[in-house]
Amino acid sequence: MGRAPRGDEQGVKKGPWTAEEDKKLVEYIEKHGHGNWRSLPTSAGLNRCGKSCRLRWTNYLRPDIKRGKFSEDEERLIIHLHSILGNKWSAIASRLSGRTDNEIKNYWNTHLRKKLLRMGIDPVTHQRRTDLDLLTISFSNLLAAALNLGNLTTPLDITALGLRADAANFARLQILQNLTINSTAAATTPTLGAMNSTILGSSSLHSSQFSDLLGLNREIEGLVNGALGLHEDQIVSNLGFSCSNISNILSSLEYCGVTHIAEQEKMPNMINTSCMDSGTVNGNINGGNSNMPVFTSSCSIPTMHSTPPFVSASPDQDSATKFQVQEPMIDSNASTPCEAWEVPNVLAELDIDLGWKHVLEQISLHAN
DNA sequence: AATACCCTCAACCGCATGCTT
DNA sequence: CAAGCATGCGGTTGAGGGTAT
Repeated sequence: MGRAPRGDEQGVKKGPWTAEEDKKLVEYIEKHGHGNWRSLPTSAGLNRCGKSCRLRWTNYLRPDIKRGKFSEDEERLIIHLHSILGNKWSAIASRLSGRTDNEIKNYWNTHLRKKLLRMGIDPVTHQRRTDLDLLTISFSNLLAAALNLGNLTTPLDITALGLRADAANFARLQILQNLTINSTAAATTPTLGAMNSTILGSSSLHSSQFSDLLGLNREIEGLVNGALGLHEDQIVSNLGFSCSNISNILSSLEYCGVTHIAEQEKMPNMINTSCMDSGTVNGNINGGNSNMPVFTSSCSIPTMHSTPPFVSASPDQDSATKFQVQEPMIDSNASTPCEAWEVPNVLAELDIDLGWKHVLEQISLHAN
């Protein structure tokens, strides 16, 4: 164990390097090698400490440094190595030619960490995130946001909902209900234009609210993806709709200068009795509150391939389309689309999709 | 156009490690 | 063996650029 580090050298420059300093450092090292870093600054005529020179050289000026974006292979390798080595950035860097530990560390913290979170993977343990408490918090927040938007008035103990994905869809459903509650322009077919018309009718929406919801939605996706044990290229993602399309919708809203007509009565509660049961299923999950609509076991969620065809292409959506899908379990004889959602316990099934198509169809139907 | 906010990443800081004296 | 020294490492910071309001 060495002694404690000295105090900072007196009067040495700190902060960003200038081109002239870089030139001096490169020329000196090319000619003499770096040798003793402590004495290098004096020899090279630099008013820097040796440590600063070493960092500048190893992280930026070294000729063998590879610059530019990380490739997908590099990303995969970093994630793999991190799962084995943890935050041993120098060890990871030694296995990626041309990349520095600092660069990898930064890339991890700014990109890969978030990417894993979106996939429902804990970036520390590299295990799937299945923390129901977190999920509960997310749902609670989501529902609180829905409450703020509109007409949900009954508190919900989401913990009691054993079916997480059902709960996720319920939350989304409720939000969409509120999005469309004021709609006067609805279409019979769920085209993007129709949805634009529907959602644009809302007088109570602000982009900041959308932003909040999208953030929460992302959280939920990560957690649900983790809970379902999906692989990276099987990510169930609604971002294709929720981000890009809502962004588009918001843009359209700006562009069209839509006028709002508040006519709440025109939009019946879309969570109707064909799809919901008042607290009779799942062990009286809402504590016997008869006002609280609850998903029943026969009213599960749409399947993967029911993702709306009008969803615009996005990386996330591309990921979703890679998902190996099964045949839809849609009952063509069902009297309502809602009744056709005959999917058993969603957590027991990987054929789970948090897509929005049926929700959107319901909106269109009820808006008519 | 101005301001606020967010994100990225180069650079810094403090501590650990290993070699030398 | 202990102190001194050089270097490595990982966490953190903050300037600057981009985007949103």
